[in-house]
Formats: sequence, structure tokens, C-alpha cells
Amino acid sequence: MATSDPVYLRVVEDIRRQINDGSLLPGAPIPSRAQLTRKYQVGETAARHALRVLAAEGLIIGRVGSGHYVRQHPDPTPLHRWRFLDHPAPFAADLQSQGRRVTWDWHSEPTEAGPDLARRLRLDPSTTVTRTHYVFRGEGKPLQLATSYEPLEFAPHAEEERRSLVARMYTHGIKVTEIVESVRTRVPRPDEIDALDLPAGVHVLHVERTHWAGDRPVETSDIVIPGDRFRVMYSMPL
Amino acid sequence: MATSDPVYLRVVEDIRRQINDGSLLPGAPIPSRAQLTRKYQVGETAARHALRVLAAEGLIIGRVGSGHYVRQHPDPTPLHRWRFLDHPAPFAADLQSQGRRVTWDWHSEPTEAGPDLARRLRLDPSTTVTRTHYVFRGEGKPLQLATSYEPLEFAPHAEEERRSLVARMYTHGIKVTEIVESVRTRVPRPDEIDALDLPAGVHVLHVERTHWAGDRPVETSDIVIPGDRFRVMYSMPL
DNA sequence: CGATGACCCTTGGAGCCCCAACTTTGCGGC
DNA sequence: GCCGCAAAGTTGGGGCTCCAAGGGTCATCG
Repeated sequence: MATSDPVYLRVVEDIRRQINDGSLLPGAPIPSRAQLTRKYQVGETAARHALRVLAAEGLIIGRVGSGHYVRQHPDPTPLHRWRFLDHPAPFAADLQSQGRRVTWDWHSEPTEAGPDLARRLRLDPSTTVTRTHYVFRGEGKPLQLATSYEPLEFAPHAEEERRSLVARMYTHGIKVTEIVESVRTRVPRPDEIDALDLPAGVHVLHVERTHWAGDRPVETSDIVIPGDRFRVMYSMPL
Repeated sequence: MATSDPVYLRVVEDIRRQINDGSLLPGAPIPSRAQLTRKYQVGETAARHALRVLAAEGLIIGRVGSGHYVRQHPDPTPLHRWRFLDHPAPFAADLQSQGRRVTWDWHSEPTEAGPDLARRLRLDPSTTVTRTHYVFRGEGKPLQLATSYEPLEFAPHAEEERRSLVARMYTHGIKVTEIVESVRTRVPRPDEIDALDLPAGVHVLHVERTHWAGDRPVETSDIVIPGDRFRVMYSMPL
């Protein structure tokens, strides 16, 4: 609005508006850096920064050598967007930085991928994958239950030090490019009631997360968080 | 790890590690751009970009004229961080861009701030505020129920076109600097069951969101989302 | 007709610079 | 001992440039 605020914001707001009101449909190309500098009469830095901001918001995606395109979301009802840091260390790190201790149990086992898992990991059903259970505890009470599935070839060795999924994939020459998460609340299963020590009537937040390397899924996990116990809090710097 | 990947990532990862393992406690200063270039032997651009990435992740916060500092989260259990776009248009825009129609009802009324609201908006109890109800409908079924509270002086006029909160505040000379959200799941209240047409036994996701302008809250809202109906989906570009 | 390669464009990393606005610090004077 | 002011340091906006890696297109050659 005001002519005083950053010029890159003018570009961001104009493109965002076009995406929001449907002038730019999913898949449509965004003008390149060079074109933006001409169109909006701004420097290359401002044009570049505008594209970076829009990409960080998840509205557009950049493809090297090709251009930026309006992003299409895989699900019909994306309500809002969020962000986990890493898997699973950061959760613990968050708490630790506040002087609280967090511990976790985990164990791996080979298992057969059912039809649902096969769909999520794009495998044939009855292929063997590795299932790893994690239980996070903060001062005794379980806070989070996670079950991770990976194709056998990527599974962590028993002796291997605990390393993040992204770091482990890296040693296989695989670069994780995207994380897709889908969230819903639901009634807990009996084993979850047991593992999380849930009182009667409490629902859970269920996150289904998949790590992608290009167009290939390399890990998928179910994260279950008790509805009564957690309290997500996020301050977003504007 | 590998010496081939971007140098700014070396800086990001090293600082992130220090924050995660507690070497850098909340409030601790991060080296300045000039110091980072010397310490990591990188250019100014890389140092600057590293700080921007860490700030975007919410791990650090920059204060003009002073420096960057490790951010402390207001709540003891931040499980993950997320991000809404705007209020409330983007949700509708997301759906519209996929060719689905979304409508909303809304109405405003003056009301007295109870003790809870007074705490959230930092007002005296019994001050009058404006309460605005929003109901979002996607193809008939209600998808989201929001109740927003603002001090009277900021309330939108009846004639005023629908504009985002951030834009409205701007005309009052107020710049929204931060959005704080706290989320939990809970049993719906009777009026919510009614408004959202909830089947028996379905829980809701309750988001308490506050817009801040500096150290002053300018709006607070309760957003209620049916646990069975929604499906958050977010792909995070890495 | 089909394959191959050259050429142009685009992204993303990286470097360096200038400047306004703001904070912090320390010095000098009262 | 305290106040005020100037100098130094810091962020954040903006500009310009170079380059590697990769996508697209089109013409040329077999």
C-alpha cells in the first residue's frame, strides 16, 4: 500500500494476490528474475528476494534451469501450513533448551508393508520394510509416539549412532527434497492408549509425515500426540 | 558434512547444533555478520543468508541495531512450529485455487472482555471489545469456526470492505510484528457442535491466535476446526 | 526421420558494496 | 556521580556482478 515499505514486498504482494484470486493457477509460471526487474522496475536483489519469500511461504516452487511455478498442494483441504524441524531430535532439543530433560525409547524390526504402507512408500505390498518405534518422554509422561517406516536398504544399523533421517539418507547419496505432512485428530487405538497412558475420552493428533527425495518417498511415519497433554506454541516473526 | 554443499549451510548447521545441544541458551547473542565472515571464513552474503535461514526457522531473532539472539519460546512444550498465512482470506483462497467454492458468514457485536480475554489482550476486565464470528463453509459443510476479539477502536466498520486484519491495522498506523499461536485438541462445546454440525464423539482442534504489534496485543481469536473433517497438508520445500 | 549437440535462459550460491535506522558504549563535561 | 552526546557497531533493504548446474529449443548431421 504505502510507497514507503520495502519494494520487494510490492512484488511479493502483487504475485500473492494473483495466486490468491486465481489469476495465476497452480502450475502457472512466475516471471523470471530478469522479467520481474523489468516489470516492477526493481533491482535484481529485490526480485530475487521476492521469489525467495514466496517460495518459503510454499506458494511457488523454483526449478533450476526452468523457472518458478505456482505450487499445487497435494490435498484438497490445506488449512494451514506448518513445519517440523528434524526427526526426531529437535523436539527433544526444544525441551532441552528450556532445561527439561527428554528421553526416548526406540527399537527397530523388519515388517511387511501392507497395502496402505505400500501406497505411501510406492512399493509393492508384501515388500519388507523396517519399522521403528519411538516413544518420547518428558519427566516420566509419554509426550509423543512415532512409528517410522523405511525401505530395508536405508534402515539404520543397530550399531550406528543415532543420526537424523536426513543425514542418514545423505550417506546413501540421497538428498531429501521435501517433507509432506498430513494431520488429523482421531480416537486413539488401544495400543496407543496403553503406550501414551491416555485417560479415557482423550483424542490424539495424528501426523502422517513422508520424506521425499525427488519423486520417490524414502521414509514415512505416523506421529501420535495426546490431545490433552500437548500445547503447540509458535511465534511467527513477520 | 560434505565440503561440497553450500557454505551458508555450514554456518546454519553449526549454529543450529549449538542451540540444540544447549551451548547457546535462549537469549544468548549470535555473532554478527562481520564476526561470522571472519569466524567461518565466508563472504558477507553467506553469513547474512545463514542468519536469515535461522531466523525464518524461528530459532533466532534479529534486533536492528543490536544483534541476533537465540529465541525463547513462550511455552514449555513447543512441539512443532507452524504458520498460517493471513486472516481469514487465505484459507478460502487455498480452496478457491483448486476450483472449490468457499463461503463465509460473519457478524460483529460489542461485548465485554471477561478475565480471560482481558489477560489475552492485556486490557482491564469489563472493557468493551468487538467480537466477530466467522463460519467458513466449503460446499455446505462448515469447515472452520473462528471468533475474533479486538479492542473497540480497531473494529472494522460495518460499511468497510472486508480486509485482512494486518491491512486494517496498517491504516491505524499499527504494524503487526508477530503472531503467536497455541494449539490443543479438546471436546467441543455444545454451541460448537451446533455451529459445525459435529457428529457425536468428534473432538476439535482449538487454535488460540494473537496478533502482536510490538509488546501490545491487537487481536486475539479462537479458531475451532472439526477433528474428523479437516486434513492439514503441508509440503515443506527444503 | 531421429538423434545429438550447441546455445540461450533460468535458478541458486556467493561475493562485495552502499546506506538508513537503530542500539550500545564510552567519553567528556557539568 | 550523573547526563548527554558522539562514535562505533549492527540489522535490514537494496544494488550489482560472476558463475555452475540444469532445462528447453532448435538446427544440423548422420
